[in-house]
Formats: sequence, structure tokens, C-alpha cells
Amino acid sequence: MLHASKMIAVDDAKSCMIFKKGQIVFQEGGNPIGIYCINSGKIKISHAGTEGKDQIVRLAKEGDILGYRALLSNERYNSSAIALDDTDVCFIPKDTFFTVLKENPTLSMEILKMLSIELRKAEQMITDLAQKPVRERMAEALLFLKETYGFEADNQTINVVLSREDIANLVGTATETAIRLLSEFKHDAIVAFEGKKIKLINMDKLIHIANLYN
Amino acid sequence: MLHASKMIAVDDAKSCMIFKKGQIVFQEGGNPIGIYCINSGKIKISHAGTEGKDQIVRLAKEGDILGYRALLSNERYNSSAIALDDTDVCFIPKDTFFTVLKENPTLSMEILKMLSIELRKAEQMITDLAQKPVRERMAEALLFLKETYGFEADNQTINVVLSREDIANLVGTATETAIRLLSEFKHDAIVAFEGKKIKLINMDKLIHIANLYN
DNA sequence: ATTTAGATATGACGAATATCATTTCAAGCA
DNA sequence: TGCTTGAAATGATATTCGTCATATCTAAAT
Repeated sequence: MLHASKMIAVDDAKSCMIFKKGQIVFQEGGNPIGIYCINSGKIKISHAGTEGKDQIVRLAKEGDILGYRALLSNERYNSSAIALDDTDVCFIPKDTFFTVLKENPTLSMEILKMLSIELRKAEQMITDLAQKPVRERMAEALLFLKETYGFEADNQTINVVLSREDIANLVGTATETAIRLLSEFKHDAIVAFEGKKIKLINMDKLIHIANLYN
Repeated sequence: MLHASKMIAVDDAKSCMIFKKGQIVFQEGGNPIGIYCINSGKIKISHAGTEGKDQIVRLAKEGDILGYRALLSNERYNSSAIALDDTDVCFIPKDTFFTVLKENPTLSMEILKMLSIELRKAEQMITDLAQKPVRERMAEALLFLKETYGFEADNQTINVVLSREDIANLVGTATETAIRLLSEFKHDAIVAFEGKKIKLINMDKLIHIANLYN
């Protein structure tokens, strides 16, 4: 995606770094100093809500770019990015980013498109949160995790490790409710647990519960 | 805002039109053919959810631009735009928009910024919907309406007419619940109704209920 | 003035979901 | 091995909120 428009200036200025699982890439309220491209690994982007509870607003993977929203609007970070895995990112400083952006209409078109797509997804999430019951949203979230991170070799196990709390913060519900729903799905042979990972046993049923396409 | 970067090409190609209250500016699922700049009036942008219930994802006023998200991502409209008032918009065709966009880095920076700000707001809304009870969201929505459309000359009456259903679709709740909460606020002398309009009698209390700043 | 239709309002009720408390489990560490 | 700690699971309960039913109001049309 963005590789096509990478430029020499970027190659010179970029620097790579590793974030260990659990480490903070950037923090809500902080001043953005550049953008991050994920070479490998997984990152959750979450926004702090009431009483310390987080809401996961995005999940990023290899090839994704982070931190450009705050840079473009000239605001502080509105959300925090935390590594879900040991993650390899390359950092492009603010100045370099803006220089390349000005000289490269293709890049700016790509970012316009990325933002537009993210905005559509955000609006979909708003509608889901406002209208769908938790059960449907949980099913949708599991399918979303599969879309984002894919299956492992067995074609069933979702290739990401999230705590129950993370899953709850993605679905937008209490941790206990998330646990209960997952237990129910397990009981109904829709999912199975293998260590910290989740297997999707019956995708059709999950799609049906998610109540998509309406 | 965007006036600064208007160009001759735009002036040539643009055409103005009036939408009467209730008329559709563009419709979810349709193919975008250009963007709309609001000269005067008010427009709601809503996304259809489950069982015909809409979610208002944005409220636009004089000076705002609509319809560029779908254009930039090359998708169909994800939401519908409906005039809340008799509204005067000027239309800029797709080709003109893209031509100007390519030749004008300033414009593209402005749109990048607009999208970024909208995305931040969307993420805030996601967090609120996931975490705040309806009562807090209703208070927040009333303050938001005041921010967006301002007060009338009396410095109390919010300068927009919305049905109870619209308000419910903005807050993300059932119409009856919205009505009940508004009645409660009225009873507590926080708001008052004047015809179809809402007065904010006690902003401090409203801000307190909204539970902002946390 | 009367009728009508749609919006607003209110009540009764049940279902969905959060909260609080307690228990079980799993992983790392002494 | 047992200990410790945080995560996961489960139960009991309270609350919020949506749904359905019905009533009232308002404004337009006859």
C-alpha cells in the first residue's frame, strides 16, 4: 500500500525500533512527533473513557500506519497505542512526513483514502454500539479479529492474543459480560479456547448471530 | 475555512441548489458524484442501522462540506444527508474536485485536517456510546447541539429544530427514552421547551450531568 | 369547528446488561 | 513443591433501558 510511494527522504530519516508486548508506542495526551509504520507485530489503539475504562478504537497489524491522525489535525494524541506482541515499527519524524506529503500528491491521496475508510468504519461502529445488543457485537468482534489477524495454519485459530478485558473493551461491554458471552459461545460449540487463543468452530453461526447485512 | 483555497475552476463548475426541509441531499448506497458546500441551512448525516433505525453520525451547518468521504475512498455513500431546514448548498462535481485537489496541496492539507478531526470526534463518540449511560449522553448531546448551532438572540434557545426521534438517533437510544429524559430535565428546570425548540436553562447542571472531563 | 395523522408523552413491564462478590484457574517465582 | 498474583469464570442481584400499549397533544386539512 504505502510502500509504492516511499521516497528517498523517508529512507534516510526513518529509524526502526522494537516494542515489546505491552509497551506503549504513544500515549493519549502526548504530543505527536512522527508516524509509525508497522513492519511486523500487532498494536491496539485505545481511547480512555470514564473511570479508567478503555475503548479499543482500532487494531493495527503489519503494513499499517499509526499516529498520523493527530499529526494532520495538529492535536495531541487522542488515543494510546500499545503493542500486543513484540512489534517492529519504523518511525518517520514529523518534518519528514510533512515534507514528503507536500511533494507527493500520490501519498496525500493515499492518506486521504485511508482516513476516509477509517471514518466509514468508525461510523459503522457508532451505529453498532448504538443499536446492536452485546451478543451481536461480540460475534461481530470475533469475525473482525479473524479479518484483521487471520487464522493460524489450522484455519481455525485466530492469530492474536487478547485478554478478556481487551475483548470487552473492543466490544464495548463489561469484562464479565464478555466472559459470559464467550463461555456461552463455547458451550454452543461456536468457538473453542486453546490457551489464550480463540478458535472459530462455526463461522456460519457466528455470522448469523452477528446479524450483518441489514 | 475552505474559502481560502477556492479556485477559478471551482467557480466555473459549481452550481448552487436549494434543498427544502426534509429533502434528501444524498442517500446511503448511492454513488457519489461530487461534494456539497453548505451556504446556509442545516443538514443531518445519518447511517441506517438494524431494523430501519437511523444513527445520526454528524450534524452540518453553514460552511461545512459534505460527501467527500465517499468520493475520496471511492465507495458508495455510507450515510444519507437530509436537510433539517431549507438549505442552500453549492455542488462541485467529482472531476472538478479531484482536479483542484491534485493541483492544490493546501486544499488537500485542509481536507486531511478535516478528516482527522472528524475521526477524532467519531472515536470520542464510540467511547461515549460504549461507556456512558443514556442520561449522560443526552446531556452531552444537548451541549453538542448548542456548540454546533448556537443559541438564538435570547442566549438560551438552541437554534435548531429536531424531532424527538432525531434526538434519540443522535444520542443512540429509543425515542421513548429520549422523551422521558427530556421530560425529566424539564422537570428539574435544566431545560425548557418552546414550541419545537429546546432552551438550556441550566448549563452548569447539564455539564455536570454530561460527566465530561474525565 | 371537526377530523385526521403524526408527534409527543406516559405507564407497565420484561429483558439485557452492569455491578459486586466469590471462586477457580494458570503462570511465574521463591 | 507450594506460594503468590492476576486473569478468568461464575453466581447473585440491581439497574438501566427497550418494548409495547395507550393516551394526549398539535397542526394541517376538510
